[in-house]
Amino acid sequence: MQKIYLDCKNCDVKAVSFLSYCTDEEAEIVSAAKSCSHYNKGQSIFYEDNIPLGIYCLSKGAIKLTRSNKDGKEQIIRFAREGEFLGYRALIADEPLVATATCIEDTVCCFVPKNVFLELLEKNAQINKHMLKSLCHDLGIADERIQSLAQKSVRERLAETLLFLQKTFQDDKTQDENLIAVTLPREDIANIVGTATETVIRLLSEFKSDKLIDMEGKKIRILNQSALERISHASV
Amino acid sequence: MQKIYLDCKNCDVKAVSFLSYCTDEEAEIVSAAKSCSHYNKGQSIFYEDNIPLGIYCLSKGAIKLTRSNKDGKEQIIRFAREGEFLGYRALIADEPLVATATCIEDTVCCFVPKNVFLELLEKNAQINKHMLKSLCHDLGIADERIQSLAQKSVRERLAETLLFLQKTFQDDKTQDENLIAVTLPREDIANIVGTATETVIRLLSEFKSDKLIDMEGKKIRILNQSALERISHASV
DNA sequence: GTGTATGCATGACTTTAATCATACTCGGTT
DNA sequence: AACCGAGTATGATTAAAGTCATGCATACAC
Repeated sequence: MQKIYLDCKNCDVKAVSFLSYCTDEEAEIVSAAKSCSHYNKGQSIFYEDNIPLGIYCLSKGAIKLTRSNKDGKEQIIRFAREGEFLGYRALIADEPLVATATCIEDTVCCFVPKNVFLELLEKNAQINKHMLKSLCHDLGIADERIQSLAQKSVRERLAETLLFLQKTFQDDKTQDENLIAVTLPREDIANIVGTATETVIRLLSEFKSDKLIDMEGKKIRILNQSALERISHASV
Repeated sequence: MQKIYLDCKNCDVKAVSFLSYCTDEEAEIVSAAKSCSHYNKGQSIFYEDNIPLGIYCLSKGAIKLTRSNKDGKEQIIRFAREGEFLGYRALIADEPLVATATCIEDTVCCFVPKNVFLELLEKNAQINKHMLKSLCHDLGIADERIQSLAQKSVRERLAETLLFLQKTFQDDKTQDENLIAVTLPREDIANIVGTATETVIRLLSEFKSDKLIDMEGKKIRILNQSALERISHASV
């Protein structure tokens, strides 16, 4: 982790983050109070069970939010990308953090102290509305996830996960919409699906020999999206 | 379903619902706009995929929120009891409903139209804050649920579910805190745990012969809470 | 180059839980 | 009382996925 300087008023992710709803004056306050850091791939920004001291705003990179069990096996709860926040759920609920945030790419992330964020949330109705809506959306996603884990087979969930990763990690530069533009080890994929690493490897091999996907280096290419959709929705 | 009349200003669940944050004037507006109905056990209040037209406030009874798969097998996403709301997630996110609400007891439920609720949410900062906090809390619970489904065995999840039901359906009158004060068929329990009905029946028999629980008519009594907690937390 | 670590791949085997089939039990009806 | 149906219970069998073991490929260090 390495401290760097970023100005909120000219932040390049302002458009997608809550800062876009700030007045210049508010952005000034946030800018003065925040601290930005660079994290390497693999480093964690915060840890499960800790008390949140503020929120984090991703200005570059990608992170995974995970919860670990007693054997150290982690479950990936969700991902966050440029422009998204972390830690606000725990902060607003006034509860400890329920997940650990770990960078899956080199990441730049700004920390905004609790009181500055909470005040902004109270004063600025637009930000408030944005957060409220975003939380409702996320809760809907979580509900779908609960059903998926409870009712779908591993095979169905893997197909679903591949399509999710394709959508979430679209390569902005190449516009190559069938390539999953992130390299996750098989273990991470297993930790999204909620299965063993070997099972993911086996099923990916199957998908490959069925010409549904292909490997390009460490990345996965979707060859037959509609077939994967069919598999993913076989039972639900 | 049968229409009845209830006055928000004197509503007996006002203390636990968002109405407690209303001014008298606001309560008057809600009162005038809302409609209350009685639903029998088994009836549904709204359905998955429908567009929400307002929110529902439970003033008596209990409901389950479910999502069904293609075979009609349902997954119980969560429960709601007196004083809780339904449908606001979809309304605020401006999305279709993701679950069906079905009464598991005879229920009295008030409907508040979309525009009245959204205006209240915008005008009354306390209500807004309450909703925001409650959403954050629910999202944390959903995250824990995701981990549980992904990493715990059925046996662990059943133990967890029994403890959850005990806490959620505390009998207010008898103060008998070890009795699960709701009668859910085994099938519903299976639809919380995310397993087959037969598996639940088998495991409950096991728990019973291990003296962890006992049956009292159709209700379940927790005999050894700490043992169930140990089972529930064996891996996570 | 060689050695070594890490992740990927595959086989063999075990465990868990689903499915299918068949009774049993209890409450309500006729 | 006899009957019925829904929910509960239990056994037998099958299917799905986890675990353990081993080998291979690639990347990196020295």
